[in-house]
Amino acid sequence: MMVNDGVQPDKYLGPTILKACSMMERIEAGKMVRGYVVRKGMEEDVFVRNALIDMYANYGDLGYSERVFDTMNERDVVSWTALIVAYTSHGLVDEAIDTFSRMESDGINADLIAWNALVSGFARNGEIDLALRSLEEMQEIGLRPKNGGRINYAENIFVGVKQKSTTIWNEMIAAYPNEGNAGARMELFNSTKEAGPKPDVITYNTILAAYARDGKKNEAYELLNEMFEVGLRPNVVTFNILISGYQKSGLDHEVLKLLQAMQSPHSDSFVSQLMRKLIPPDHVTDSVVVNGALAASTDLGLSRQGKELHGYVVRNNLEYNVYVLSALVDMYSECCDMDSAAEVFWKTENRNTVMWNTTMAGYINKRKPYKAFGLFNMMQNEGLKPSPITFMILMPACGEIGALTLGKELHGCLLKCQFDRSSIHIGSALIDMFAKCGCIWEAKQVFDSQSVKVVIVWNSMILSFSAHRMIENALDLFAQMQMSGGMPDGRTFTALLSACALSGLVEEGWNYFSLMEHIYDIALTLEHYTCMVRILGSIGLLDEAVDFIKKMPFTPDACIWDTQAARALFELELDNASYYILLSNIYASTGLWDSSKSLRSLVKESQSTRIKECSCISIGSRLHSFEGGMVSCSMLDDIMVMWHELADDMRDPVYAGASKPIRVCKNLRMCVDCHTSAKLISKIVEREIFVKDSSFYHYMRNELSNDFSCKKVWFLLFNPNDNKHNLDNNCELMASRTSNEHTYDNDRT
DNA sequence: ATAGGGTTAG
Repeated sequence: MMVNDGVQPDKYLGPTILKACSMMERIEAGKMVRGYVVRKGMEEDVFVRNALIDMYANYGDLGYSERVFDTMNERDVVSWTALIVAYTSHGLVDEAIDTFSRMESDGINADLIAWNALVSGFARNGEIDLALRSLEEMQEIGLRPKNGGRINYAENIFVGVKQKSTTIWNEMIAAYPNEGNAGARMELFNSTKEAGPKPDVITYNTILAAYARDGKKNEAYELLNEMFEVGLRPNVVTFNILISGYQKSGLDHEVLKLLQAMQSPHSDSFVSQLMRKLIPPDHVTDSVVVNGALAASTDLGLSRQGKELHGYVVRNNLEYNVYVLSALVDMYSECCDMDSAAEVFWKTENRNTVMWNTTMAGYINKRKPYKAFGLFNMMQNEGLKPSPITFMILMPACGEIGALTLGKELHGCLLKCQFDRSSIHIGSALIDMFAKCGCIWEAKQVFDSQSVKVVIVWNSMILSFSAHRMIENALDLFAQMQMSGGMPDGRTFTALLSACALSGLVEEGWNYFSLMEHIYDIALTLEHYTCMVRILGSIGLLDEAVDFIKKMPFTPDACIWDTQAARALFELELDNASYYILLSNIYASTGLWDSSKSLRSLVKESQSTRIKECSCISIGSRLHSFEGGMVSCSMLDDIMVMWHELADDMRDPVYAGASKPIRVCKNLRMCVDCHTSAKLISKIVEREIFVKDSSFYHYMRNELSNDFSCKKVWFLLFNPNDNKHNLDNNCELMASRTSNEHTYDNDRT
């Protein structure tokens, strides 16, 4: 037959055929091959021996397997594994364990296949405990198969188990991770049904959990029906699974529906019927329901609902659950009720770091950063350690208000904390913070110190250079990014294109635009198109800009068209104060005084502090904050006196006094008047003044200003006639004065 | 014990 002396086989042939024979259960053919191997003097070959062990084991002659193994001169890991398989396939678990440990003491390390043989051997013999323990041991020594390996092992075990009990079945279903595996769980459920085991409540709950977390509520309710049909009744866990799953997948309305059903069990909805069949809620339910419902009402901005839930918390003794309380603080601060949030916070006895974080984030979002920093100090005094998230909350706030001293302190604190695997966003937050505080080179230092530069780190640095009008540095950095193999994303190009717009770099702009489209295959967004329009506009190519706009696959917005678009933007971003001012100016400039006035009062009277204009001034480590229209301030009198003195001095240049720099941060653009005043003041008092406005950084150092003039032709796209304030300049501070979106600092002293 | 909980930032 196939054994023919005329052909010269290599050393792999024998074992390969042996293996094939054993698989084909052709022991007779196998014996013939063995005779051939002996004749060829290949009997001592390790490969051959290993195959022989396997062959004999498969056909019942375990003694032969052992003899082949024992008489080997050298054994490799495959030999040992073959013997382990031989034992486990004969139900000799103890011998398999013994062989495994002999192998290790022989100095041979078990590889994945060896472990696999042991684990599935255990499983096949019903030794599930041993199998699972071995799996754990594998994990401990760091043996972990790549992608989905764990499931493979579970499947291995599951297939090996001859009599599938409901428990094993449930375990196997649960072995598929919760998220995104509803299909896999369902498939296993269906394919194992016929094999004998009866599904129980746990089987159904496990699959329901996957459906709920994937937001597949129709499938979930269908399965719930099936559960009833086979005579099973959902329990309280079923309910908890649904609520928490829906919450996680963002089905807020479904969460609230379940909540209402729970509170009014007499309604006829499907969910209410379900509830009536459940046992009463337990402590987990309370927590799940309250947290889920709180998160839902926070998302939907339902403050009344939130207050009712607070009542529920009090009535049901949940005031000692720090998770629930944090969710309450979050809910109140999202609903603009920081007083209630603070009340909950201070009433809490065992505040943890997360609770402090939540409250600090609340103050920062409500533009009371100094309150947040106060809390940060108290938190440390109470001996609580900040978490990486603490820094993610406070760092951007430092940048926002230009609090450099605080930012540096935070940086030091961060280094002391030595988080081993802190958030990948921290590096970029640090860069942002330093840049926004005017320290571009410290930002660069942080950038350089990042051992692994993820795309957001590159983006932060490029954007920082661009905001400092260091366009060349920004574009250079991108070149470095390309050279080091970094992958840019859409934001990288937004940063680059807006840098080009600042310097009127049309050619470079087009280059980046096509690079993004054709090389990096990045989806073009309205933002990218807007940047291109600004680039074209920046050197007066208005016809080209209009052509470009017409070809865009987007509806043009305010950055592109003037008044019309301003309104569109205004509708999109209700919280952005700049748009209110811009729109108000546009109304005013076109004679629509009523519209302008009503919009202005909207800004002033708005309940939302977000659209108030505000400034923070930090001198040394002290921080003062001012809001537009503010009339009570402990230092206001002093400030006004100073202001009048300065106003005089500006006309009479006799200067005196100097010390630390003054840093001013505005949430609106700085206007020409403010800019000039600030510059003069800097001269008069001989102090460096740094102003950060909503878009740029301005350094006033005595006579030097590094604000680069920029040919702002594109303001023609807005309103060429108007270059003055249209709002009252009734603010207390120069820095708080309202600015006009289309006035520019095109001056260089 | 094989199924169910959690807050903060991005």
